[in-house]
Amino acid sequence: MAGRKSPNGSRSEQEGTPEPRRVPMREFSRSLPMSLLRAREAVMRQFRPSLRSHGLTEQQWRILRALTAVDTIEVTELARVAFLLGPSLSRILRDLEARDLIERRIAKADLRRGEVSISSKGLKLIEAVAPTSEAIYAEITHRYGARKLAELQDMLGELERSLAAMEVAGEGEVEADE
Amino acid sequence: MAGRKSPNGSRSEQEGTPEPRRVPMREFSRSLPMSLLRAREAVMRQFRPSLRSHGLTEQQWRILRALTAVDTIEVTELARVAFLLGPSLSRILRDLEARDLIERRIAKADLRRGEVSISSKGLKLIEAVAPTSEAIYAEITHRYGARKLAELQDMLGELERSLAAMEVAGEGEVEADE
DNA sequence: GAAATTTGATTAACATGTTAAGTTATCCGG
DNA sequence: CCGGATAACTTAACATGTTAATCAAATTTC
Repeated sequence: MAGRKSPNGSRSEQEGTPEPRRVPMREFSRSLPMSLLRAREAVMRQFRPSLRSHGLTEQQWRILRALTAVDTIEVTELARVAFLLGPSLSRILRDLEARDLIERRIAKADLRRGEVSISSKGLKLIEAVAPTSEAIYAEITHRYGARKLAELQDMLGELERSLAAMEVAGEGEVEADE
Repeated sequence: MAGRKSPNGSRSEQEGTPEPRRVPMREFSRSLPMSLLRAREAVMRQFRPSLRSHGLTEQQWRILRALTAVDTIEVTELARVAFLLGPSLSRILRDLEARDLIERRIAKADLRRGEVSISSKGLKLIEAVAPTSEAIYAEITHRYGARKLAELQDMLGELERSLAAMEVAGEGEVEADE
């Protein structure tokens, strides 16, 4: 009906029919990254409201959670366990410190390093949020099945390990020996 | 500077020993959200360099990929299939349009709706990136195992479905006793 | 032991995630 | 018709993801 519809001049398609382009790629919605993204979002959707009601984002929660497992921890190590990039962590720590949920000091032995620990206020917050989080986690486990959940985590872990080997293997794909 | 070290006044711990706090929660690094996050990151780490070398982010790629499967698509539907929130999509479409990778027009029947399609330039870009992406995907499949990969995706899909049921079920949990 | 390099952390700049508010266009009951 | 309610985006505002640059402190090298 309308004049020009088919913007792709190189295509021999006429207009009118919702013709899919022929780019031979995997069904998009079933790609592994999309599957993982959707699954994770489905999980986090359960937790976010509770965290938010306590004034915490997912990442802030991860950091505080990680801090409850140690006395003090260095920034780099914290980034590793909370799975955050340095810049993100820097910003969040600045905010958490301003809210008195954590405490920092500089390592005596190495003035470059920062040591972080949770404050008593932060600990109280964790203790306030934990029951709900645990309840949600229990509900998820129940709905999906504890057995299956454990299996899923095993498979995810193995996927990680499989890909870790690729990290460097593909580096020389262009150079061939550099 | 080096004066006080133990900031948590309520804790009876001395300093020196890396004593973990006692907050009875699941091992942090093995939580389902973390497992999914790490797995997805391990996967995307493989693709990002290639996408980046073509000037595309992961999300921009998702959008263009989704557009190759249709002639035109409405913004809301595109958000659904590319799994992006409206605001993110709005910004990205603005950018992609400015780069002439997509084309938009307003639906004649409903002036609120926008119809999006990929441009020939966008299509060429897809065709330039696709081979490398497919090769990476094939390598991942090979390393992890095609059988296992399919099984993993099935399990992720079932996890989604399990949690979809929770969405509304937990709504009234707060008003019951708060 | 001073210069060069490396390391730990932060800052900068840009893109996206997330929720809330705003805009314009449809729909709908009176 | 008309005005309120909805719907489809879009903007706004703030937080994080991501890469590059910066900066100070530690390590290595000559």
